[in-house]
Amino acid sequence: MSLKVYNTMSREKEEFIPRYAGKVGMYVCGPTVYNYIHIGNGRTYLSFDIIYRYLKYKGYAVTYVRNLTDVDDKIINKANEEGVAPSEVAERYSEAFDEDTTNMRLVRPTIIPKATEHIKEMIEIIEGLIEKGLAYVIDGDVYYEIAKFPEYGKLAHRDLEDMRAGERVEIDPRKHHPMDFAVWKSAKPGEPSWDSPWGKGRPGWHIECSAMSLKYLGVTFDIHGGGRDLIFPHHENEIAQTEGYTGKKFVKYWLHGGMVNIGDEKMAKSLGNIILVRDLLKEYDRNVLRLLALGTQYRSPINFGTDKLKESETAYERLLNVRRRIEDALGAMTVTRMPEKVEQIDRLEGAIDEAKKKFIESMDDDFNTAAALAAVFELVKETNTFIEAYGEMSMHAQDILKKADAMLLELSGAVGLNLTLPGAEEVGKKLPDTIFDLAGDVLGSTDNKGKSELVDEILERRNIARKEKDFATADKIRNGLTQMGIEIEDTPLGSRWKLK
RNA sequence: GGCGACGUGGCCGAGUGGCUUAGGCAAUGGUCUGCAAAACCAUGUACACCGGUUCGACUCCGGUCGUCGCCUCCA
Repeated sequence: MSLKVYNTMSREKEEFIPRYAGKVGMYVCGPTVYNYIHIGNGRTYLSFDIIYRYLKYKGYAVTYVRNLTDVDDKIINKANEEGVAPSEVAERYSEAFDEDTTNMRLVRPTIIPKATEHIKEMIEIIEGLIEKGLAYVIDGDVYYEIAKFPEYGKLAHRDLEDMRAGERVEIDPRKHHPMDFAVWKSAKPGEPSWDSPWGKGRPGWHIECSAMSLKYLGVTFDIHGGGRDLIFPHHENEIAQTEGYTGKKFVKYWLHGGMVNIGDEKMAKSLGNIILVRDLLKEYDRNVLRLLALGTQYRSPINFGTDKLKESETAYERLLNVRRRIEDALGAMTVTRMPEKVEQIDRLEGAIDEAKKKFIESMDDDFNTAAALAAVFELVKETNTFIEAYGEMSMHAQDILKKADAMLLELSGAVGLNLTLPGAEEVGKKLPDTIFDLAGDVLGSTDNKGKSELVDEILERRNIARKEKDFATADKIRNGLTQMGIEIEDTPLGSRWKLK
């Protein structure tokens, strides 16, 4: 079982062979902290979170670096708009980024380096580039001379002649070639700046990733990732800088994630259709978001929409439901003196192995999460069927069911889905206070009981009414609970409830 | 203009030269239920169009049409 990844450089799926056996160095371009992240950003980080988790699941020791770009034109512009210091803007949105990614349940990278803390390293590289004749200085600016790097364009697969340089941006006539890019920018008054051999200034956008990846992951590390739109010019320029400086291959595998569209339009400020991660998380569970992302292979674009969220929400419910049913079945009394249903047991055991096999095969194929998810759902179905067909269970049957449950948790966990059922306390917090009124009506008193507990007791009262065929009372109670968003589920084993 | 991606059943979305019932959502039917709801189960013969290769193509090749992305703001 070997992992294959699609390498943007070769445009092919390649067998993944890390530089050092068992260890992976992975660098993902982080955000420029000038605003809250939107779901496009979110998807990219989510994709690499999934990749990271799966690599760990495969047993690799992964060093995961994701930087923060905390000095940049956009940050300066924002600071000027608000009349505050750029560092204040950077700090505010760095914190916000941290909150958002935590709320998305993203694993914290091993290292989160900041650009402003690596100026020295960047200057060192720039000096090296100048020495080698790969960069030139003009009035305190330093430009990379792409004509001196014959392989320029190899990642994006373009020839210099094919590109219409300057078509969308005015060309600086001082540059040797229109496509030459800044590695160091001289500071204008009031801008954040650092001392350098070329006067006060700040780094160009691309140089930070060269400097920080080199520092923390070394020459020729394994995986470099980011959104598709970073292929050119950002990653192309990183290659020119780093390989020009070290004379060695920069990265083994280039991985790029697909974009998020809103409906079928591009998400863009000019279209006013930007959706922020933090806004979305107010309405939808983070697992729902993750499930939505898992439904599409990471390189493909996603046309985002409310309908998709709703679908994912339902699908996520299905996953939680099977765990509820397992929990109930395991909680029920075991029956020892009954013949085992050999056929059912064999079938579920087979399904457990099959699910894991298919899951790994799919993920090994360039992280095909959609297919991997299908494997999980197949196990869900088999588990449900088992529970339905088996009825009362022997110890042995329960053991098999525990295995199925463990596998569901293992596989979903490998891609960061959390199928933990909320505990009574947690649910209680979400219940409205009107539950006390209903409890007062139905039970007579509320004592000092927790909200969750009260719901249990109310439901018990309803079941007594049902047994006595007092359906008027039973329905009244049901209506009361429904109004609070509590969904009742009557099963042969008893009544359950959950908060919608 | 250059480079690239894609066009799968109602929607989303995997996949393969001839056994995948992929999977999810929706829909329909059923089981369960006092009635419901929920839950669970069952059901879909789809691969843009035109040629070609082949014993056989949705899957390979060529062409046509269409959609989309990138070409120094961009995850």
